[in-house]
Amino acid sequence: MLNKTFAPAEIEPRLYDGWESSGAFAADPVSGAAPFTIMIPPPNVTGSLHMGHALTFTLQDALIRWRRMQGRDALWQPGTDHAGIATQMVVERLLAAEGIDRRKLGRETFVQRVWQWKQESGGTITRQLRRLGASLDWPRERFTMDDGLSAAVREVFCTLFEQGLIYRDRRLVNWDPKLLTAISDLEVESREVKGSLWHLRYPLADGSGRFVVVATTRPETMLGDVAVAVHPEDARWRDLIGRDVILPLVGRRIPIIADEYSDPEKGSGAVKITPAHDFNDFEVGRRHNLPMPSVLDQEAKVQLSEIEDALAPVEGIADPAFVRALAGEDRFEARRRIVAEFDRLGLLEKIDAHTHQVPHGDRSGVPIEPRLTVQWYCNAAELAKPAIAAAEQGRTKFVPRQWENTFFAWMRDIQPWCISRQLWWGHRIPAWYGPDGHVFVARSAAAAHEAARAHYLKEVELIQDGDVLDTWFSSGLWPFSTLGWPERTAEVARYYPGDVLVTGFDIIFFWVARMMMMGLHFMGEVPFRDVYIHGLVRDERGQKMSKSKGNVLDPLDLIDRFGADALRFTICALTGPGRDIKLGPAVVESYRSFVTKLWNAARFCEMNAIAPDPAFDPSQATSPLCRWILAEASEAVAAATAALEAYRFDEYAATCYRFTWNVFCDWFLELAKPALAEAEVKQTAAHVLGLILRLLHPAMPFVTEELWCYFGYGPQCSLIRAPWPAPFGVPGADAARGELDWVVRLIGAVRTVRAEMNVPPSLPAPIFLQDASTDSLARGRRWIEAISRLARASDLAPLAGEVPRGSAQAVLDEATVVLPLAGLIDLDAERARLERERTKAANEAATLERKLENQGFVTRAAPEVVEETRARRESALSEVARLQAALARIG
RNA sequence: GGGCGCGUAGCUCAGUGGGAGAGCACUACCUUGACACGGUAGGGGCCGCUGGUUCAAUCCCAGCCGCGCCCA
Repeated sequence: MLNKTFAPAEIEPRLYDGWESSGAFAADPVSGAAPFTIMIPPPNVTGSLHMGHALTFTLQDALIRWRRMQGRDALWQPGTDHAGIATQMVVERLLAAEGIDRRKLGRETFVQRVWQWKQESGGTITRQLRRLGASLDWPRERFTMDDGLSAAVREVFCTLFEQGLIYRDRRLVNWDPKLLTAISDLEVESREVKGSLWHLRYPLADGSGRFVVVATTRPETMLGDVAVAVHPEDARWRDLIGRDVILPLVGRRIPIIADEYSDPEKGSGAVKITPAHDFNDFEVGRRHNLPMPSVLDQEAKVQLSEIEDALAPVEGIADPAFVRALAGEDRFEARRRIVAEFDRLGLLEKIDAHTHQVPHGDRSGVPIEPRLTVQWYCNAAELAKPAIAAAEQGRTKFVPRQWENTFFAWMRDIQPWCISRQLWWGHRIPAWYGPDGHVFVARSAAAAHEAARAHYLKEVELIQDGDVLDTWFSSGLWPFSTLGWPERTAEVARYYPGDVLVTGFDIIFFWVARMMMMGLHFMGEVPFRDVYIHGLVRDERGQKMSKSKGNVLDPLDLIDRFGADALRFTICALTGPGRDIKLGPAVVESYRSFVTKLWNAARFCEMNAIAPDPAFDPSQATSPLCRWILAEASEAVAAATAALEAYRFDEYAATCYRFTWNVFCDWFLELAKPALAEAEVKQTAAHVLGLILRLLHPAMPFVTEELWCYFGYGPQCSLIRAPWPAPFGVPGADAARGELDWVVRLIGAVRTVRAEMNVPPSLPAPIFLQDASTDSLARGRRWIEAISRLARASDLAPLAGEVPRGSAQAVLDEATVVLPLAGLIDLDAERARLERERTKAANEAATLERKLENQGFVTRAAPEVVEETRARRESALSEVARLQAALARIG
């Protein structure tokens, strides 16, 4: 006997182990079945399961389980990402707790420590994924730093280098002065900062005493100014173009140039140009061939090495001693002192409060410093072209479609991708330098040495580039590197391209775009056919979850409290297209009721000795009840399947929920209760329960698998690979539906009247049918038992003679349902109730009448719509007539 | 400023060119032998606003208001 309530914690680990150990999650490359592939978006190896993971992996697992049941050779490829900066930071923090600095440890030892950390703690998220029920093919688990994946990275880097698509360049890069590395555009987030706009006076060099006033948000960079730019059309400054100003503090002469970058509407209309510390100024510097001295070092402290020679004292304007004293100062302290010095010299015109967007490192949280360095770049614009074309041609489809706009917008304006990072943890760039700085890019050190010998015609010492690659560089190869590429494995041939990539919109640029570029370039084909983009998980109030707000929900806690099935079903039920989902414990708790309902329905079946019968053939069912529930079940199968095909997880969940609860439990089991002794009803119940278990398995794998085995639908842990049901034909389905629909409506009508008239449920009353057709009366006779049980009827009979005084009445098609309840009901209340009903019907009839009187409608609307409207009018009118008659009888 | 999306019952959200829906919440009644994580019944909506197209608009179009996100 099943327990009174379902206890998820007791069965989840057992079933998961059962699946995993039996190889139920495994893909089978030699099978004849069509493959179905989902590449997991590899979570950071430092990560632990959060609600965003729970969302994305529940959806992926639902898809993979569904396709597996459909007989596809399903591969859900697991793995984790080495997450360069994040992981390096984690280990550095651990070392710091021991009082150790990474630099003291040395690179090799440090990297060993990271690997050690990965061995010990890197498996957290993969263990947690098991709690969720995720059916990943674990023996195939990969890590982006594995040997094979590292070989893929080297192969790709070298090939792109040979093709001229990877190159070194000296240009401005987003520099993180805390992490001391370059980062890509995407790792920069702008934050609104309340700052100031300082208006500084730069005196003309002619000694005239005139000033040019420049407005700046970053006065500390003025040490590296090389020009002042004004708009060529700006009348205020036109006469000064070509003349020089003295750069205050520094004493250097710098020109006033004309450049359209200067916006006459902003500030004073004159801007200082610091090419080494501002992206726009860099472009201006290039256009005008200006020098580009850097005045901030890697930690964003003042450095003077590139301007020292130009320091010159100018009375009342520049004092080299002041500038020299700034050396080594932090940028913000330098700012403070420089502003103070301008003020002291009378060169500070004014300070305006100014709110502006300041770029910050998304990991470090500190303001990014544009910095002039040599880095490795990937020509993303070139690689993007085939990716754009593939999306345009629909070879990869975005679901929901609108996300392709986001993809296109970024891809069509893509910037050179800085791929080098000044970190120790990651894929070391396969480039070696000779004594003269000549670079040798090669797949191995040996190959580099060989190339060097050929170049120098002698043995030389080579030094490998110290940098590592952006983590997303290796992530971009994930759809094929995990399958063994560059080896030509059976897996590469079979599982590339994948069928669908499931991820959040925030990762379209970072990852989807890179996989598209790399996949097309190296595999000649898109990496996936569909990209399903889901929303974000928010708290009940729609707030983003964040540690600082304290509104973070832990999926493992929800699983502990309500079970993995409840959490998973909730996620499916809430996942509509293109919407964020709002999730709190209350909604998970309420969906747990559905898990319990299923459990109890199964328990009831068990009590009635319902057991699967493989010999049962639904097409041979004879009774209306069985035909009806089978037809409903077939419809649910079709709807659930269509919903999954369309990635409509909400509709899939709703279909299963409604069929299970509102059709199977509320009506079929209730109607079947006394008939459960009949073989056909038992068989049908078992058959439909089996369908329900299969339909729900992708969303609720544990409870369904438990019941499946318990009832003996199959051996232990076999539901996971049981065939997905297909819609099926049921003979006489329409007639069965007509009959059951009538029964349900009759019971509903009687219940409504009784409830509204406050008839005690414990008190049975007879039901009379007035003016009922012979069909209706026959139905009533056939269903007398169920009607008396569910509608508390003591009898059901045609009305002979007059309606008894003090009866309640309701209209059902051609018949009037009469409940003789003399003395039990308040006739005034009954009259009011009937009048309300009549008014409703009469309003309906009048609305339809007006419509039909409209010549435009009758002549121009579709004939079937007009016909339907006529039929509805007739039915409304006849209901009015019956209600009128009922009222007349009450008097 | 540009782009995308959203505004439907108290809440969360489906939906469709022709009869406004679900879940939860709420109210009343019911401890009936699967289930009180239950059953039965019920109340509740100018479908954001204003125009336009149409025989017909919650749905299509335009504008406006409000909210969110992304990019400058």
